[in-house]
Amino acid sequence: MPRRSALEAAGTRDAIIRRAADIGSVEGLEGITIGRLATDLEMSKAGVIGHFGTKEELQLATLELAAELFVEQVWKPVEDLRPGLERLLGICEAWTRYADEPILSGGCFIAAVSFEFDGRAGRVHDALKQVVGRWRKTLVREISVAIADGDLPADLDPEQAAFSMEALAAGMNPARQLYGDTSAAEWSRRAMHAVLGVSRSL
Amino acid sequence: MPRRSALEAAGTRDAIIRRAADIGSVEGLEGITIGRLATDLEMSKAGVIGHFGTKEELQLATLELAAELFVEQVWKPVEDLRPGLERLLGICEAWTRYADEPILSGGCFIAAVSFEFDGRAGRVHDALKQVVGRWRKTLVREISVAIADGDLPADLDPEQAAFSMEALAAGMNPARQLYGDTSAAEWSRRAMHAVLGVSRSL
DNA sequence: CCTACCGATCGGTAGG
DNA sequence: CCTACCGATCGGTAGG
Repeated sequence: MPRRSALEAAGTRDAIIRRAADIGSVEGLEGITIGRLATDLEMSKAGVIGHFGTKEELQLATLELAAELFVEQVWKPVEDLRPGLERLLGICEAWTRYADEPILSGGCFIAAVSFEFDGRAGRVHDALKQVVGRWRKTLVREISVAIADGDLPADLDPEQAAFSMEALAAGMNPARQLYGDTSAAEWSRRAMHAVLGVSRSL
Repeated sequence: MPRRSALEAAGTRDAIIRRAADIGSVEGLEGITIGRLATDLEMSKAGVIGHFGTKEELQLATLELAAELFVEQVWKPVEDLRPGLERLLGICEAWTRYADEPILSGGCFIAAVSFEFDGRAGRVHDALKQVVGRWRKTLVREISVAIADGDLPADLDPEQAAFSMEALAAGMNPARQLYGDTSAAEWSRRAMHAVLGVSRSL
């Protein structure tokens, strides 16, 4: 079995899910169709679906890629910052930048799919719940550290603050793309800062 | 032309868009199919689409119904309250109640569809933009009144505060349905209160 | 409102 | 990775 063909196959699979992520960020995970991917990538439908078996597996693989992109863009830039408030402020920066200069056509894939699949049952719903649950747990941990450090008020509820930050970040999607609010990222960043008790940072 | 048949037709049309709104709140406006509506309502597909002509018209009619439900549930309960802060606090109450005790299976239809259609082009996108734009304008106006009354700080940006409230309200959808957060409404209400400078109301 | 039908596209398979 | 094909469903129309 020649090495090159396996490499090429991995490359093709990667190309498929990257294209799927881009489509999904605009049209949703249900908006992805095998036929469209085949046309876009100049392949046969069988060649596309052969890498995954079923459309659901393709959706799960696409979600996985989107989660990796999110971690790379929002989490990786702050991992060297000190845990607690300093890292949280870095997250605000990275998160709003990620939403304001999107790498996928439809903005934040995770936000779009969260609203698409929240009310459905199935494996995609469950995988999404895990992905976002992990991220929220991270936020809660950092907020708790900041409270323990005395950098945030002791009566702040970490779960509630994490909810607020997440909602304010997700809100950038429709603000930018539906109403065309060019200030969405700044609004979101300031609102997140307010949650963290940082009143006027600019 | 007998009166009854026109009334019945109106009733049928209404039944179709009510069912469509319920499906749409879960599966999105693209998740609505004429065949499924026909099955659910025990009609023929031709009988369903005959009331609208095209699927896009059906989607627009469904959006219109959802907008009416929103106004009825969130705006009407507060219209007798004094403009400004008092009315804004009433909106927080009505909005979180509307999201926490949803009349449609998938929670807030407007929030779901905002995230579904934000990145698309077309008449549904445009109609949605109008609906939500009208609501945001209302919020901005009430916030401005509260500032003029001296009930909110003069340096508060009404646009930004409206964005925050909207994002925090929309965030209840995935919080409730994806993670199963039963406290989502309370988190959202408290966060909205914080935006309005009301720190501890319970 | 119905039956009967249209072409297009859906996800997916067989066989190579 | 391909061609060739499957049954099901899509939105929609004709005619009544």
